[in-house]
Amino acid sequence: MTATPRRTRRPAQPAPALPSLPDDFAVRVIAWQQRHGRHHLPWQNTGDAYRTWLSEIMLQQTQVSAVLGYYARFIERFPTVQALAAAPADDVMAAWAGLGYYTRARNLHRCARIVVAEHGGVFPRDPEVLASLPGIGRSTAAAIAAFSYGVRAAILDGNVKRVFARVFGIDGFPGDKRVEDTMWRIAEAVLPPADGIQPYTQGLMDMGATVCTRGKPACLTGERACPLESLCEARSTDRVMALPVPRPRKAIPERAATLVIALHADTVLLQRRPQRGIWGGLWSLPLVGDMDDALDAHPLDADTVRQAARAYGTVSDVEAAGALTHTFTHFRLHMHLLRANITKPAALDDDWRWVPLAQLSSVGLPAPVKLALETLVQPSLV
DNA sequence: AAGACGGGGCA
DNA sequence: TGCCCAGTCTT
Repeated sequence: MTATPRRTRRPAQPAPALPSLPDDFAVRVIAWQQRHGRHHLPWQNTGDAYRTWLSEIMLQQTQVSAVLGYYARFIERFPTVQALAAAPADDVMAAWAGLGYYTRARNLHRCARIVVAEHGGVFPRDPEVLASLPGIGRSTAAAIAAFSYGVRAAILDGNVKRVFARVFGIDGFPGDKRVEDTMWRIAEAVLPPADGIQPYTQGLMDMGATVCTRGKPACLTGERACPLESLCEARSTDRVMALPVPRPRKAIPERAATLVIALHADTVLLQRRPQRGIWGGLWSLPLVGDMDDALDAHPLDADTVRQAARAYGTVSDVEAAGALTHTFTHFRLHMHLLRANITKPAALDDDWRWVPLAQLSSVGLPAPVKLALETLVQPSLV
């Protein structure tokens, strides 16, 4: 037969090549687990898929220490999947209260009812079937199948992603589809034979939680506790703290504004901001025009500013005085400043004040306005 | 004060 | 399909 294999569909982009993988990855994890892993968590080695499932759902967004008490109360209140399925939803929600992510509790209850109604009260052992149940995704399905039934299936939770990113030197945010796909392929490729799947899976989780931690990985604190250190790409290239690559910061909205430094003798003109909105009620340098989403609308030209400044008094000259950018929690403001020298101040209402430069520190100025005044008007104050 | 976290729901 | 969200805890 010489026919070339038919291909109905080609991947949009070729799958990236996997890094070369050590053949003893799983062996090291299992050996470490047996000596240093966690062996006495109440849901371990119960031989009860219900307990495994319950613990995995609780552990999805929650640390072991927080789960312990809830798990114990749940098992006492709902000892079997039948008991949970038969319970009123309110009872389940009440038992979950305080754990957070309450859709987990609703899905838990739905899942229990499906297992009882459609699977005879027995959790399926096929990870794909498990993953079709509410609240169980690919990683949780693998954990349940491995721990409950010894099924050879790969997990990929946040801890595992961190270990993989470091050991295999994977660049890119692990939440990115392509990066995650690569990690899934690695997870499948480094799996041990089925008889080691339980200590291996537990070991990966435990290493991520206790050795290869985000902030203080053992390899950098001088403990020689990590069994993967000698083959760790991040360790050998000194990128441990740089991996995994953090979620890309979503762009902060940016706005621009033109502010006037109106000077008369040794005083500067301030305007009280409206009570609502940015810098509400604080004194600010006067804005000409609005804060603007169109960044290139600023700075306004000198003639426009000169026109506006006529309200402040007789304008002798206007000149560019620099620019500053200030980042708030929710947006970034590009401030363009122009200096206007005023010879004869006009009468203004109480929302305006001519403030002696020497007294600026006693006025409630927004930090970026204060900075602008200090750096652009009186550098000596800085 | 901001980020981490697995799965579900929606554009 | 890919992106955003949730609720609490950690850093």
